[in-house]
Amino acid sequence: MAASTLTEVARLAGVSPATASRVLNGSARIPGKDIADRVRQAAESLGYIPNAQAQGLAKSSSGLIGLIVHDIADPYFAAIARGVQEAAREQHKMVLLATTVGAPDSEKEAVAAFAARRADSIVIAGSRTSRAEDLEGNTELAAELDRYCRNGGHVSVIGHGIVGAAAADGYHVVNVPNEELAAHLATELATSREEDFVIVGGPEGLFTSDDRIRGFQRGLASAGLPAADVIRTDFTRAGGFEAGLALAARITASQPGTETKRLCIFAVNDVMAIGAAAALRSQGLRIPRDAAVAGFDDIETLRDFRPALSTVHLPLEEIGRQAASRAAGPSADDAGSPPITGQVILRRSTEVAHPTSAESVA
Amino acid sequence: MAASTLTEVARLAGVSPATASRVLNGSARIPGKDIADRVRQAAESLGYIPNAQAQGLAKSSSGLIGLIVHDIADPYFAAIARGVQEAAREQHKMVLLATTVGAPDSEKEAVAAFAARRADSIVIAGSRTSRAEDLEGNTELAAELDRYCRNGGHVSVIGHGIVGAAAADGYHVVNVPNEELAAHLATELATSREEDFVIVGGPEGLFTSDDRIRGFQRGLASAGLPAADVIRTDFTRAGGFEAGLALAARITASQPGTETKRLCIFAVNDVMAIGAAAALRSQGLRIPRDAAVAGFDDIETLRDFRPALSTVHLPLEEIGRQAASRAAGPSADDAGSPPITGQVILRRSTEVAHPTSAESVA
DNA sequence: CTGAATTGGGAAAGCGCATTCCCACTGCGT
DNA sequence: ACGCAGTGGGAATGCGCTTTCCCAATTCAG
Repeated sequence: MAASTLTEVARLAGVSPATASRVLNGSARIPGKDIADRVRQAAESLGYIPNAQAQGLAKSSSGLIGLIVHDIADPYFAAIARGVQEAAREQHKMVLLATTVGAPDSEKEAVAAFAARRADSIVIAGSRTSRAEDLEGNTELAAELDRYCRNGGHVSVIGHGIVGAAAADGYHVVNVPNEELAAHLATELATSREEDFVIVGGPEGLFTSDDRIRGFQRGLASAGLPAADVIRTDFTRAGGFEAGLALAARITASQPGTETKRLCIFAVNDVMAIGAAAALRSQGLRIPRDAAVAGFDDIETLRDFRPALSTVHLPLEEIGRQAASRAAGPSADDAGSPPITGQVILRRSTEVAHPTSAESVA
Repeated sequence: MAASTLTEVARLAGVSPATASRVLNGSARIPGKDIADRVRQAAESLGYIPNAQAQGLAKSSSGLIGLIVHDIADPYFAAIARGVQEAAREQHKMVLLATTVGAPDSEKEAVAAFAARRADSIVIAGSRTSRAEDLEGNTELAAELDRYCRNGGHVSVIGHGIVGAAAADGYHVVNVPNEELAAHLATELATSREEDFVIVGGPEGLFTSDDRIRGFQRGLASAGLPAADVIRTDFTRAGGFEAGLALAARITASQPGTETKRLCIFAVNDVMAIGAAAALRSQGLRIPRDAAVAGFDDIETLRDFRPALSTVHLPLEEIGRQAASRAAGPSADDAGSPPITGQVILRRSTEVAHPTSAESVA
């Protein structure tokens, strides 16, 4: 027994398919009360479930919203996904998920798949890149998106526009003030301290990473401090760990008596910061005693990470929600949603050393 | 300019739509090489993207696999989602996401929505419940699933079958040996210790929770120990925290000199364990010195949680993958995938007190 | 060299629904 | 009492694609 169709319902109710369609879906014309009840009852007794594919085909819209992330199990993306999901629920749409590992060509594929399914809108999360090796991929991705937009699709990308994407309408960017926030973090961290700053960043060309690095340096500069060293590594926990190992070596090497300043490590995202912290700990170093560490994003995982990590809070869920609704809304109040703002949060990981022993006496 | 259609491609290539369809999709009949090339080229130049809705309508299958979780940002579900996503990619399908907060009626809705979209299969994660207040919802959910299955859908639920679901074919359960593993954990923990055991469980009726509680008690019993107290609370971090607070009070109360055994707390999942640990810490208690804590699941978050939490490792990703492919496969080798197994992992949180001071001397 | 078995392409009938027309029927005004 | 706008339902068309069926052109056996 295949799923029952509208026609069957209509027949059972003794009306035409047209009428049945009108009562079961919000049509402009609402049939008479009595007949409507008959149809509804027939539908109920048949356990009728409208075929969304057919509906979509007929009205060319699918009630689908596509979400592209690097990795759904990454807390950063998971939080955004939650927001998108919420927005989708409000719009009575469903979320179609695609995970790419950040590879533009795989993102392009995802866009094509979404386009094939006639997704009403697409949300792309995950940092954009301007690396040379991604150039071709980016171009293709941009082309695919452009075509999607021209066919009436809506795209909203989180953080930074796609390189080479024309400013088609239906194309939105949810801006995240990475640079400003990083600058702010730097100035906060620079206050009344004497530390050497080091930045643990992602590969060159990753916008999110680059923006945060630039901002942080600017913050330091405005505080009258010299630019920080930058270690380039993977934009992952593993990358952070690796950098952390290198830094640990540097710290222990300079330890002996010499009056070196404490190291303050800024990792451009929280998972990297966690990795770095883990590396330091694995080398017997303690935070914040032997080094300060700060991250960025304020992912949920941080809640139970010790020492409590200083970071920049980003309303991840809200970002996801906004991306999803910005793309969906009939461009409703283009400035309808407030711009994304973050917040520097200083926690224990960057506290100044306890004024114990020597210092407190001195 | 709307997306180009198969017909347009066919016209441009000078063939019939039928032929175009045959070459652009894996049909049984493959047209001649020359003609195929013409078609492919036409498709390429037009940037043709097949309309998946129409395809689905025509062959009544959608290339969609529905995933139902409580909360996509929960690391437990996120890990499963990753597995499902991977399996989906292998099957060249896309994942449709639905988050319910564990409410059966909202799960029912999700199933209906998936059915409407003619999802090829549905994966349901998240503990089943047998609570009285969910009875009605469960029945409806079961009915909905049953209908979905009868219409050719495939369902696989993780952990424990839906209450009241008929054993329709197309209905699979990925079994997780919760009870056995919990028992195993208990015996491991019971070895050469003198501790009071306490179980922090979810609300009564949650199968996952109940199974683990039962298993743990059985393990204790087989080790000749008395049954542990059970604290019922929410199946969340907050629930764990609350219970942790209560336990902290109990510990500090009995602290003074009295020769009380150390408390060993088994939380039925990791997030609850984390909550409990956080609560203890907030009260100035230290793990494992003042109490031992163990969880279940081995979620990724644990990697960076200190003290390292003892737990039972579950191959979450594999579980998700298996659920997705079990449902998809043409029942291929019904025993094709190996049963899920877990592994007790003892870490620092349940170590016996350091044989320092008193004890080592004595 | 002819008839039968293939082969390869096209025509056409849906898949399940939305929607535009179109028609029969009311109720109103003058 | 007649015509008119207005109302409520049905017939038919099309969304874009798959697939069965059919027919012309080959090919091969006898």
